[in-house]
Amino acid sequence: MSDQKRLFLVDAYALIFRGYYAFIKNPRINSKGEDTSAIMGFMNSLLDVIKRERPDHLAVCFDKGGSTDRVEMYQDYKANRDETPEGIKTAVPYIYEILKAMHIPIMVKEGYEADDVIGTLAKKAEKEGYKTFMVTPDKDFAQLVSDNIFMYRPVFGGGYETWGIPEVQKKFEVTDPLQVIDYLGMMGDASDNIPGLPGVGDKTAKKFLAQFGSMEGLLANTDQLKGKMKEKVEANGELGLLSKKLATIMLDVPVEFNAKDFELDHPDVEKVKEIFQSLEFRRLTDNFVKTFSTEAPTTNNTSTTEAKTETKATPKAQKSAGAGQFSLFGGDASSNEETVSEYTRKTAETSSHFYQSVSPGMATKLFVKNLMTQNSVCFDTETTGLNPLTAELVGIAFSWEVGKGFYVPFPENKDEAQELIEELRPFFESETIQKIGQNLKYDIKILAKYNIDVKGKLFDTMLAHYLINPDMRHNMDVLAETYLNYTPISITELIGKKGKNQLSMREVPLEKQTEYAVEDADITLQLKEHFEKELGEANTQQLFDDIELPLLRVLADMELEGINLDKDFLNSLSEELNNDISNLEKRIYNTAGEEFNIASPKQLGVILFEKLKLVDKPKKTKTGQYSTAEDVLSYLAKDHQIIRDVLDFRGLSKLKSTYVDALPLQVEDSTNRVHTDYMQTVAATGRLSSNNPNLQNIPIRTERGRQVRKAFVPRNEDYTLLAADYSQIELRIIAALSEEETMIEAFKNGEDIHASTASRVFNVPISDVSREQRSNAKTVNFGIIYGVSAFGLSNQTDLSRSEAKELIDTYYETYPKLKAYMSKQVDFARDNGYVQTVLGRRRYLKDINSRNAVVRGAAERNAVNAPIQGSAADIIKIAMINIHQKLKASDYKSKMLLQVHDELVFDVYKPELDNMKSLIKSEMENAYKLSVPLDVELDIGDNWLEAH
DNA sequence: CGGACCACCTA
DNA sequence: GTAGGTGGTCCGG
Repeated sequence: MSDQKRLFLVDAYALIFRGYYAFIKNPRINSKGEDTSAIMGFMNSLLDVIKRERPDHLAVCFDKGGSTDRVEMYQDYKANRDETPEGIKTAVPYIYEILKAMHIPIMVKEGYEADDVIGTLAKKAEKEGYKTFMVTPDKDFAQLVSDNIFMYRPVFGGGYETWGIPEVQKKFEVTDPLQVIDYLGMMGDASDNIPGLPGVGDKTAKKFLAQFGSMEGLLANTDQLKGKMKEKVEANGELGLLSKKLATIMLDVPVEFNAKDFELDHPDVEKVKEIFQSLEFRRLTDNFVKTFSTEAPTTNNTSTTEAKTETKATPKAQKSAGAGQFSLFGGDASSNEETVSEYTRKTAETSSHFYQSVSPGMATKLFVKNLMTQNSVCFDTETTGLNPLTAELVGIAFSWEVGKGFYVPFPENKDEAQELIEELRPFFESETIQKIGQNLKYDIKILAKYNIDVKGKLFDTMLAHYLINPDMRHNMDVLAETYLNYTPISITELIGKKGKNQLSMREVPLEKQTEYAVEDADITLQLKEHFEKELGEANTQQLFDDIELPLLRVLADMELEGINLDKDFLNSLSEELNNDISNLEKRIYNTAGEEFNIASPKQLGVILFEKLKLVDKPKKTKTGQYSTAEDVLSYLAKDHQIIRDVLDFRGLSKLKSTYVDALPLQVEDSTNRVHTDYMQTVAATGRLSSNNPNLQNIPIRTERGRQVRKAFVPRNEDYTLLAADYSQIELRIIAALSEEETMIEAFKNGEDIHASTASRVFNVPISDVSREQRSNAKTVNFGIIYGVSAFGLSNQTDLSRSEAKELIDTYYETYPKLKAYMSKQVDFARDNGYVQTVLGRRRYLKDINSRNAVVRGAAERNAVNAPIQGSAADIIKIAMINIHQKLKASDYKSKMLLQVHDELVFDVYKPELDNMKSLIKSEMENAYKLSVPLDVELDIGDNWLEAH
């Protein structure tokens, strides 16, 4: 290790951009609606560098006002760049503030780019005997690398690589780092808008450098080139030289290197903490405090003589050598504790893990005994697949202490597996031990197949996070990385990519199963501790305890129950459709004069608009194709049979492929029923979603489509299907929340709400409302819920834009409180960054104060819609929980099968029909008390179509 | 074979 | 204009 002084120069914007885009799919939004991705990304990198390297000299360099020299040279310099994203612009002042509080010098020079500042400083520092590390992902810096100047480059997936001369020689295939300038000049750089030589990319540039050594060398020897390349290079010599100049980092910026100014001082920890907390950086705050208030380790990781690629040291790397050295229980546990703390002290941010598998027999009995003494345990089942109806248990992991856990492997033999689970039954069925898990619905369904009923209080980390931040994704890997800064073993690492050669969990060696499974339980336990507090802060504990957790068990039951499907009926429907589709096909091919793929919008567009020229100026999609969307085509339908045929073809094909043919394939062999999977954590408003198959979008609007519903039938002839629908629930909610008396009265009097609205806005007696007036009123009523615009309304009706606008204005005059309510929601969102439902379910709207009117408009519509849609979701969830509870309590044979947002479908045992009718209607209508009565319509039938 | 894009099904 | 899911084509690794 050299004791030479080291200077770190951080390329601020490059790291800010990198941080911002790293979170782009999953931006960090705090409760004030601020996008803090860029700040967090940058601070993570900076702290990481400081922690790893403990530099004694450091500065952060910013651009200011761009490079005036380069713009003089080349007008278009960086002209291609998209405007800086808002999330980055707002981040910069915060970062300045944080850097000041950290006592880190900031280097900016008006009219120079950070590259130039860093380059100049690096060269000056080199003269004074420093080793300089340029912290940047930008490969342009490679031109500055020397014996004493290195690139310190973050790599994707974590960690850094150091580029010295050998690395640069290898990466760019050059002998001297200065040739990187020639390389960039030849190849160009789209993001900096350096033009480069036309037709020259990475490969050709490297070839030229090997052959001619430099741009000038190339231009002087173009006679050695041939063909098109010769012409192009000769014609663009000037451009090449200019590009080279643009790519050259300037070394004459008027900045001084005074070592004293760059010394890394101790930060104002309190100040930084304060800023971090105001930004709601919980983990970063901890991390920061840990880094700066403990004794810093003295080792330096970077070898300054030989550059090496480093990989990020995850806590995993620090695992104990083997679980065997620790025994399961009793006194030994304390020695574990000692080891842990000893270890923790040594490395500050790592934690060691004690994961152990439990052998059959006595060890298992002892383990269960210990398990039963706990108050709260996290568990995670490992199975042979993702379908709970067919998957078998491979093992169960348990953890009740951070960093520690046990794995109980399951035998393949079914009887033996059942014997083992019986030993664990007292735990799962204990009312007093809390069970923690990630996506417990899955584990509960698996255990139900082993006849285990999971009882007691639950805590599902996925559900908790859904309430804390509904817009994010909630899988464990994301949560672990976000909240624990931890990357779990990936499942593909264990069993391979899906498809060919994928292993079953059963085939994974026991040690690996243990590591993986217990890690999941351990992480979930840690996440629980994290989320527990946040639920309280978001005021959403009650929603968690009283709605989402109980609902999880309801959904598990519904999914296990499945629904009966008449396959034969669908098969005959498929034949009919086949016939009709091929007839349409023939007619279309005939008119088109050739055969083509009608299902390909690309091919269809060419036929309709180029060959048949049905329109003068065809509409294009954003990707430049002809648009053949439904609304475009139906416009032409009245004039062209082929258009009508195409639309029919599409409708029927969709029907056939998505429903008629797909549904029978989804029937589960073991139960002969269809089992959908309800997703409880995907819809940002609080609704459920359904997949595999989606039973929430079975056709109903067209005669042809709704036939599919005939295929959903009762369990057997002793049963009947019952569908219970909330009538106009969303309109009732908006009427109640806005306290709009006219509308409330209409609902109280049981009026036809759309006719009532029409009567008022068109000023005619309710008995004289025409069909068209009612229809337009209905459209506006729905439009209100979605956040209307005159544009949208006129698109959906026969009204012109101005007529639509007038209708909306009259509507607001008729229902003034409704309008006031909508503005109130938007204002609330602006002030608080979120809106909420009747039960306090929040939706955060980060764009509500955006300067971009389109973006802001969308957020404003969300502010109106989310509380309405979400409250309706809350209400039906309450009804489901209560109904489920009553069905269970009285041991009814009737079962709740499906939920379709405002409708519940039941398999009703005929002798229970009267009881069911009143129970369901009453529970649904009384699920939540509003100033508007809720109304539920019931229908029964021998299939889902009849029950409607 | 996975992802982007289009089209179309529901409340 | 809100909220979802699925299937088809097409393109690129």
